Amino acid sequence: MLNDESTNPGGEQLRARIAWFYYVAGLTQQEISDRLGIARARVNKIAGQLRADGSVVVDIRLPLLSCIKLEEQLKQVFGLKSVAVVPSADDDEQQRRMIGDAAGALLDVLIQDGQCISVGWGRTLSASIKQMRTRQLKDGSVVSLMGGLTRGSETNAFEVSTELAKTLGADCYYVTAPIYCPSIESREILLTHSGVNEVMERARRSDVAIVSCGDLTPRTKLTTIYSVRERLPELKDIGAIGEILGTFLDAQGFAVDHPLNQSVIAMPPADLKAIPNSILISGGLYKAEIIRAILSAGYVNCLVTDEAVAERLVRLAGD
Amino acid sequence: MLNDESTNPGGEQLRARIAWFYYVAGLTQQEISDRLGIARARVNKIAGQLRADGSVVVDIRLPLLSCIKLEEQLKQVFGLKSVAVVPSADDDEQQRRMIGDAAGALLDVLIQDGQCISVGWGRTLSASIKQMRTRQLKDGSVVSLMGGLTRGSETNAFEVSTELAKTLGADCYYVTAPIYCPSIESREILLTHSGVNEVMERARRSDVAIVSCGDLTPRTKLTTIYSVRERLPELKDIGAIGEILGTFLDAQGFAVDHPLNQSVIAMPPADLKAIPNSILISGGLYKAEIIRAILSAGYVNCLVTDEAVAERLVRLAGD
DNA sequence: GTTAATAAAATACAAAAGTATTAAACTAGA
DNA sequence: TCTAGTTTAATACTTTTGTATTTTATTAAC
Repeated sequence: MLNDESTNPGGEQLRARIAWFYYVAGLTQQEISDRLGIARARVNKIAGQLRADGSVVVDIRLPLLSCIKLEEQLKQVFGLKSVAVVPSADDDEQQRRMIGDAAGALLDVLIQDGQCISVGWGRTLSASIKQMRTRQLKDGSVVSLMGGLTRGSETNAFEVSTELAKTLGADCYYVTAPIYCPSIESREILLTHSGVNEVMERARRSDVAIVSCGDLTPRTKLTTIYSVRERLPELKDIGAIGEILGTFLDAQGFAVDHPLNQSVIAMPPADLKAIPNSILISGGLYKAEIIRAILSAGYVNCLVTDEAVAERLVRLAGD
Repeated sequence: MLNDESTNPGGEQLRARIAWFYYVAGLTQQEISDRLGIARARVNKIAGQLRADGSVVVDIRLPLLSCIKLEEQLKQVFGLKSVAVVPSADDDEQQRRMIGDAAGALLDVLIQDGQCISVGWGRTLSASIKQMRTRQLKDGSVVSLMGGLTRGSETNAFEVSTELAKTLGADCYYVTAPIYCPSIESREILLTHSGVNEVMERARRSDVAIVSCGDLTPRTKLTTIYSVRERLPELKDIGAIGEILGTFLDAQGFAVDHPLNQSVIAMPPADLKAIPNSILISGGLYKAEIIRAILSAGYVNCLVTDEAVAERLVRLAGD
């Protein structure tokens, strides 16, 4: 019936129509496929994608008292400006979706016209950015906080920065370098050339920094890089418990003395302290340690995490 | 596990947790019932309610080109300030859900601190208000535009105003009278007494008016009232095609000369013209006629409707 | 024009959601 | 303490959803 205009243009109009019918009107997938004259399997696939890619966003308008309480406690204990706590899930991807949902909402209000937003990378940040509302930031810019992976993926530095810039309608500056250099010397060469230093300087002057962190288990993306994985035992030996911006930290939040930390191409964590709004977005109980280290060191002033982590952070704070 | 605190308090915390797990994390209802230690059927029921009562709101972030085009055309043709067009559905309830979704979003940005919001009633308005975000309006007030039904229902004047006032965190003023008086004389008595006049005067000075409209078929709530239903033939005979604020209009948008129009307790449609923002929220092709009449008369300056109606309005405008 | 590659439709089936019914637990009032 | 009324759990069953497989169009390159 409405096929000429609705099903064809780029598939985008079809997606929009399915979004309305399925998520707002509540039609069954069968009804939608009948009306639009396409296979039900296709409706099913698209309906799934819409949620995953952030085209359909859900907003929970019921406060969870236990989470609100933890938010207040964390603000107090670590002197944070803003904290969001979401329920815990035992599956990592589910957890990322919930944290991303809350982080997206937080960033929506935090980011203003004329600001420069610096951003790390990882699956959690990728999920958060997908939940943000698209807008046209006046004089906004996005700048990468760290080098990327050679091998492309959705969660790579370039993709995450690009996605964020697109969402905000802002220009994007990339750290065109690998996250770890093969040697300390090659790092020097890269920094002095190729404009990497200029971009890092720009990141240092950003208004909002969005970062995640990793522990030393294979659950963290960074540890899947070969050059990191093979040195995990060394790192653990000298007291490292995780990383932020590719820099490995000990339990007090200090960078450990290790070649990897000397060869990393990223803003040093300590420089985050100079940025007005620095948000750590990270959840999962196995990351509680490194999150605690980062908060103790005062690298960030905003936090988005899950209930179980928040509980442990509050409990350990008594020590 | 988390039962003490999460399942008990008023059921509200349980609802919040289900909302997160089901709509954000994407757990199955079985997984949620296991984790929370309650029956799956209960999770199923609550998950359904959450959508229906506006605790979980979905936001479609894909523009429908055909609808945007119609919005622009309608603005032009009828000189409207703001128009929202959503896809059409053949089921009335689905249609109301979609229109309510769009209307809620429009009202969210339109309503400001310090404003007085006047509101009619009906199923469409009820659905719209449920989609609005709850907030604490500074010095805001809500006032009813018309009398209610004796028999209570979710879509009655008192319920709709109350709900809106609660959502906005505002005071509420009711028109404590039936929508139609048994006689013209009793109307006079009611108006001069019982503060109804004062409330109507307040409505006249409101900043935003939210209204719906009805046609003369049984699909419209108003026509199910006995006193209206039995006089439908008369109304049709003298050219009435529908109503706004309980006042029956002809195709040009003028109030018809009929006892019902003399006994109605509501603000006259013409007074809407003096209100800075007046929003007509109504969809369904069978209402196209009356919507057209209202727009032609210039009673409102904002419109939320569906695609099929919008198309017809634009097409008929050529005549 | 033929062919490989891709996308969509058709089909079938297992998992999950929705719904009704009955049994059990709980609550408020006598 | 009992009883009527209400809420929740347990169960069974139907519809809808998610997914894999095969077949049929469509497209692009040769």
